[in-house]
Amino acid sequence: MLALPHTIRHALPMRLVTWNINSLRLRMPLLEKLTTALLPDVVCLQETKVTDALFPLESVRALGFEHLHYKGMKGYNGVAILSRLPLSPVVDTPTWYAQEDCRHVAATVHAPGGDITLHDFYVPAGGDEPDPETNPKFAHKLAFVDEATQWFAQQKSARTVLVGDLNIAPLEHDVWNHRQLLKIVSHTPPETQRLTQWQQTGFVDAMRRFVPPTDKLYTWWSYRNKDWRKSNRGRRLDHIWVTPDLVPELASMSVLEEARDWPSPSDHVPVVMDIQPQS
DNA sequence: ATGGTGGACACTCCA
Repeated sequence: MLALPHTIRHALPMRLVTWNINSLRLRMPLLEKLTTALLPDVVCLQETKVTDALFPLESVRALGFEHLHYKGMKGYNGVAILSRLPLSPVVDTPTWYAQEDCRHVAATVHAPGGDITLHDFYVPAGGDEPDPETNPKFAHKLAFVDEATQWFAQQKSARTVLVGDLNIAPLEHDVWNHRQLLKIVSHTPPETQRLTQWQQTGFVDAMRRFVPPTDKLYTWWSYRNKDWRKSNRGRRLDHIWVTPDLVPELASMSVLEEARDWPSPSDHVPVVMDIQPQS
């Protein structure tokens, strides 16, 4: 038998992925590709577009995710937490905007380094016209973020991670052209100010701990550009926020841009975060 | 200036 060095064994990092997959059933092969390549411990999906009754349970379990918490509806929206680590679903979450449209699930992940509470969000996209008076989708988006802000302001959050497609690119370099996108839904001041308020209820922008705000950082490229990489008109719509107590545990982050070139890709790419418990 | 692409579902919604 090998002699182990007389040191405290370090807990392995927890690898977390967030990804707007834009139809789970259509892109099961891509979820398998992601899982094989990266061996994530926890995957948070948005836009699963599948009812709970039709959720591809056995295929997801076969990838090693035995612990699941998901909420879906027919055709639209839908969120899912897939985990190799045990989960305790959080059940007392609000019904946002007085309608259950499957945009939020939460669970406690029983990770080796300690429990982590995880929130998975899909914020309404908000339509085209950035005017809440004329565009009910934009009004919904603003109200959703306001409600989330109020709810998290009342929570005492520790060891909490909030991820998802928040459909807002808050910083100047979260979009390919700041001045041009100030009038485009996802980067208008009413949205970016609200997202900042929400974040300030107790979270840190974990992705920007790894890439300074002066550098461009995108997670989404429209299907409508012929050559997404050449035009590179991206936006950072997907986010990972953590409570300050987890900042020392943030070990690495990557945006899996190559996934935008996978066969029949989502228009969003996965964001990967390794969380390394302190020894 | 406007339409460009893609998914779901059932002919039109949503992103």
